[in-house]
Amino acid sequence: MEAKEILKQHIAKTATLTDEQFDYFFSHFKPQSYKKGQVIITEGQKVDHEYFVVSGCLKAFFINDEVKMYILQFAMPTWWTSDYGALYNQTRATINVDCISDSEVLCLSNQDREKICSELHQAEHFFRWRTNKGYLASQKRLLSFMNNDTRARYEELLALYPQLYNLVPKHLIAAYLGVSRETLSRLYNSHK
Amino acid sequence: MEAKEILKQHIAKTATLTDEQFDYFFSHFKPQSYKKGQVIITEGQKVDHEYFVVSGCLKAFFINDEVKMYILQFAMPTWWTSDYGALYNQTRATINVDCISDSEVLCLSNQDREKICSELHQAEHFFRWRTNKGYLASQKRLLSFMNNDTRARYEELLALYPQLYNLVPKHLIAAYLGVSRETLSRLYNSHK
DNA sequence: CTGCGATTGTGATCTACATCACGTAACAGC
DNA sequence: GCTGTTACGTGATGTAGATCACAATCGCAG
Repeated sequence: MEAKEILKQHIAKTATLTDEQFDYFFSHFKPQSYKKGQVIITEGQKVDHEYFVVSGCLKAFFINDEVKMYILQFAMPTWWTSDYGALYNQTRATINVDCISDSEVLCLSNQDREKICSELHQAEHFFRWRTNKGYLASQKRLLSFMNNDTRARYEELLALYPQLYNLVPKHLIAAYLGVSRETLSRLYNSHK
Repeated sequence: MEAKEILKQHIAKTATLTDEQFDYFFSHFKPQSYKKGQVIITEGQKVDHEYFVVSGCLKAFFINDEVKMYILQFAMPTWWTSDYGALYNQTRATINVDCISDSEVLCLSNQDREKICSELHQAEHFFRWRTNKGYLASQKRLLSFMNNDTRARYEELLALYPQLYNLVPKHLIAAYLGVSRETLSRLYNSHK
């Protein structure tokens, strides 16, 4: 299935657009291919776009002063990602986005999103729901962080994304869980 | 300043409504007063409304199996709160909301929100931005959780809400930071 | 004023996880 | 096919914060 159709079905779940409206909506997106390891957003740079993942897998991550990495999100197909703080507030990026595997994405500029949101009520509706879903996921993860220990969070993650275990190196999973790679290693080797 | 005016100025920051449109928008809200300690949302119950805080202070919190409390949000004036997961998905509440001090709120039902969002494009626009702000705040807190130690998070919290230190009991601040009240106590008594 | 629950401080132990250190295996580029 | 880089396992040790235990104080209801 091609990118346009994937996006169309994704949108259709929450918003009602005629074919013409969707074509117009879609005309604001720019398809793009990236290779494994390629960087899409770099800390300190301007951020102009958000990205809808068609295939592959991206990661959005933060690097702290001690050069430790924390992964905010693994962006799988039909997920959206960007440095939304920088994008919405027109400030420099504080987080990075790059490719875990070869990926195809659809890019949408901040300006175009606001334009289609004001032109198409249903587009605004879609983006409200998408953001809402992200908000709920973030809340849930925060709670999990406070409430569960590392092992429980590890099992939660694998239940949510079974593919991830084989797709991404373990130290990235550790960086998502917020533990050291050593602890993660001990954790799943003592599995029961 | 009365409730209506506070909401009006709050909305005006992100959406453009005529006076008539705002009057219509406002007509869906129901003012409500609560006493300190009163419960607004209880785990396991249905959730029909979200709440805009006019005065006072609410807290949204989760209780785990070991009866430990984790505070998701202190809701101060002009903040919104609810169990959004339960509200949007029409499921039973998993979190609780109650009053830290006497409070006045404006209630909006899930149904009415969706109604005015579909009737007024600008209302949809407002709620998209509000949710977006919440999403960004949640992301930021998640990062802070992974990156900073307790002391740094404590100082971050006090910088963000200086009033909180005197307004709420310390064990609630501990429950927000995700540490034991003992640790928090030692922390600020060894303050430098 | 009085008494009792809620709030807070502080010491003693225990534990999950970080950090450091080192070794092996897999893999990519030349 | 080599060779360096990245991924991964595992031991030893250190530490932040949990947990338990108890004492002191505050604040409100009667």
